Amino acid sequence: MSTNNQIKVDPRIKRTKRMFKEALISLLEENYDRSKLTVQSIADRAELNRATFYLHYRDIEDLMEQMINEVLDEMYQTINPLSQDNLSLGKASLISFLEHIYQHAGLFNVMLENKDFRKRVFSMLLEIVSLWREERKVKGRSFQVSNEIIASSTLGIVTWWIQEGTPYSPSYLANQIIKMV
Amino acid sequence: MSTNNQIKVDPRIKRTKRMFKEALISLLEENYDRSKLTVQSIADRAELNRATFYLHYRDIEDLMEQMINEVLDEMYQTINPLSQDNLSLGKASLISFLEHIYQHAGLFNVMLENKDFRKRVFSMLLEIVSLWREERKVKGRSFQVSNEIIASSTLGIVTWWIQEGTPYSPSYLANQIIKMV
DNA sequence: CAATTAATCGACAAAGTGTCAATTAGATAA
DNA sequence: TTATCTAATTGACACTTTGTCGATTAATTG
Repeated sequence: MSTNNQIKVDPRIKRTKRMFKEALISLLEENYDRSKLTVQSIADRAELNRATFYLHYRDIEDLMEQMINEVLDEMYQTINPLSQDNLSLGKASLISFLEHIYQHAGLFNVMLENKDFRKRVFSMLLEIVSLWREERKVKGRSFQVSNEIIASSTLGIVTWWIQEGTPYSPSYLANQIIKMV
Repeated sequence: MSTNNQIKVDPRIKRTKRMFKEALISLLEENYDRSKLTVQSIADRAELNRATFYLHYRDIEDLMEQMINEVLDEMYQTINPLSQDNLSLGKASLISFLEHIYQHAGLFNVMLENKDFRKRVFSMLLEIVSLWREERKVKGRSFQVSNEIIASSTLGIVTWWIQEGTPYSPSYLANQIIKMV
């Protein structure tokens, strides 16, 4: 699923791709006028040639997509419940999830505008919520509210939290979310 | 705040602007490739001349903005609690809000991708939630969870609901939301 | 060092943008 | 109905952006 499977990749390519990614992020983070977000502006910021961009990406969308895949792969490993052990797996996953976002708040604030990214974060949340509620055996109480509703409301909260500059700590927010369920 | 304040507006202008708006919506609703969404493609769909577009709008963003303003003005009137009377104002507003979205699901599904639109819908929800919780005097219980958290989670739920093709009825969803609080 | 391949550069056609003056056609009021 | 406004159309313009080339320079690896 990921790129970078053991095969050695030319350090020039690594560097170049990193430069383009950093360039795009920095432009997006400073609310760069979207209508002026051109391949040329990204190449300028990366201090690379415009033609080099097309050596690696089809267009700006493609660059964005690749970045999203990398970010999500990384996050998915972070919240992987196999890494945690005793205590509530669901809650632990939620806190890991929020902490990971907290560490990369700027990036996530930008990424969450992307519809595909939101969809995939939603899927992750759905997994976490299902896990947590299975443990709690809320199933016995016939699931008054569906997992989808919990997951989507959590995504709403996270979106707001990031946009407001992460006003609460990840663990406090996790508690607020859990309290709400 | 709105346009159209009593002054008679040339019917040709009304018609033309309506055509452009309908054209943009129809293109967006059929998931028209965003990178091919040009002024020309909108003018083609509207069966109007490209130059005519510039007679009314600065660019595509401007058209989008004007559409958002109209949709939000309309929605704001719909949920205006002054129009409702007895019973819980907050709950009535929430149901009106959801019903209005339900009636224009296709349009909202497209609009909710817009950051500015989301921000303004959030503000409306914050008003509704504040109103509802004031009535309930949840304040006495020291607001375990803030209004912002409720509003943002509601926005998350609504976004999911629309994206999934409004699987529940507005009143059922309103109950689920209220139950969660 | 030599072989390989990434990055740069200049150039190109194609498409999109925003604006314009001149013209056509529709709305409105006398 | 006719005369007057003014919206819409049309073709054209300079300009920007896109995506792709072949030729060249520079970095990596064995």
